[in-house]
Amino acid sequence: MTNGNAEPGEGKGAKSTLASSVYQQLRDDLLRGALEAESKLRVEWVVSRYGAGASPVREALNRLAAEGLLGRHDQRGFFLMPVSAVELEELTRTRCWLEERALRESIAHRNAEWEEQLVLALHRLARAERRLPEDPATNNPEWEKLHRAFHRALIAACGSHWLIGFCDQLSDQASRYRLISQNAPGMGRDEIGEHRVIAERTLDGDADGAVEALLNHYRLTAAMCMERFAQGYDPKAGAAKARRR
Amino acid sequence: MTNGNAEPGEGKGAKSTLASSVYQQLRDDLLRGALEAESKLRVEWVVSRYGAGASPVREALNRLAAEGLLGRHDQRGFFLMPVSAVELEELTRTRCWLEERALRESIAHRNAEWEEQLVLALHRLARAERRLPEDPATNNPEWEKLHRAFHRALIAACGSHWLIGFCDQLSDQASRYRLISQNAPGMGRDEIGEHRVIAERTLDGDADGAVEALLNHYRLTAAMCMERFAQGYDPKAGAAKARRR
DNA sequence: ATGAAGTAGAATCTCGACAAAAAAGCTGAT
DNA sequence: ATCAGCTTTTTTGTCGAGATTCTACTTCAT
Repeated sequence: MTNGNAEPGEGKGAKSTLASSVYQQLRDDLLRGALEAESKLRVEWVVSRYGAGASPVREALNRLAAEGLLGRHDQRGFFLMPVSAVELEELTRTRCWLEERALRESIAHRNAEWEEQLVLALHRLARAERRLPEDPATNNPEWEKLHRAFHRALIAACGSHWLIGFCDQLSDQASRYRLISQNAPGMGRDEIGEHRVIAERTLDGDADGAVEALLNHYRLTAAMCMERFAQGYDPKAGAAKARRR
Repeated sequence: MTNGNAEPGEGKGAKSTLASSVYQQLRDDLLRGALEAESKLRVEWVVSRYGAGASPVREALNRLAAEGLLGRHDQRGFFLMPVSAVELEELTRTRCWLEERALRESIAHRNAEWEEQLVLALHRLARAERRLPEDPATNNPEWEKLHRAFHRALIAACGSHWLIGFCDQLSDQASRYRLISQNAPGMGRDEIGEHRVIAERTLDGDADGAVEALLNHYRLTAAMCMERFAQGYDPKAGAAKARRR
């Protein structure tokens, strides 16, 4: 299943290598929280799932491990990076540090082009459906994409592709946590409103206000994930720290 | 990222895989600026240089590319990341942002263990020779290691392994620039003194003072590199934008 | 029972050869 | 001379088999 062989029509017209194709698919599945059952990732399993030889699969796994989405032990293969409450806290804290700096720099160096891209990203996000129309229980992958695009547009003018890359990396991790914990449905949260406030204050040049709104946005999301974590997550994979009595 | 792996066995006794061995050696050579002549990195060349098959070499190259030390284009192989003045400026700026945050957090959460590790790192750095005794023209690799260890010890208590990893990554890049431009010999610069001031203010809990000293330290180094760059570096390898597709 | 040593099975990692693609070289017409 | 189009050469990316290492299980002695 899901054995979308490397058809020439996949995604864009660019001729990708098999390793890149596996990398992309596996990364999507990881961020989607689609395979959090087992901690270990046998290469043979990946091979049979994505339909590629061992060599390209290993290359893809090496990339993902270098990015921090997977772990690796020499002679012992690859494994899914464990999730835990303390990790989520640390992740959120780091993310707030970096995104605050990035947003302030972006606002300081704002220009017309960047502002237009931001309102565009907000508009697209507002138009998208939060959940899948046919199945309101699961998230809409398209919305996830646009959500990422919006937060990326916010910091796009910060003037450092390094910082943008780091924020992307942390965004990936946060995505994984959000979708693993099956982000609760709304619960009276005005998602689009939060994003709109962030964008408005940013466009107004109100750096302090924008940062405050952005950080609260992240912290609220993290808190909701944490809730689901504490009650519902089964730490059989070994993510548990010292939670038993 | 996750480059500064503290645990997996590079030290001794642990049997590493060939891919990891090539990764380590090639990374050292990159940071040493030992092979900046040609922009392209043919895998056959790497194979014959480090004596390993194509598969482990490709895995190592994939890791380095994911870390940002190499570049990669599908179906077109790997290449050394080009260096340029604007890149150096952007790198330094980003580094100052992240290291300032990391140092402030470290100072805020300081404890006895961390302080002791810091004075230890400073002591070892002060004892090491800046240049090689037998050949005072080239840098001492041992000193480079201790230098990195010192700056790492400074931020070790910041409470985020993510932030530490990012700083390590930027430190790698900075190392590369410093050693490519054959960091000028002293020129009246009191290197150990600068580090001592940083450590003293840090241990005193003087966050503002420590940050000021640290950032000046980085900016001065960058400025000296930039000088060498502007006059002596031959941009044939591609300081300019690389050709598309 | 408990624990240590040894063995069978499974997984990782590596090598060499092959296929696919890109770069370089060549011919010939404008 | 120049450039398009074809051929040759080089390089990348992929596959399948085999060697090495880890893991789980059995056996035996304390």
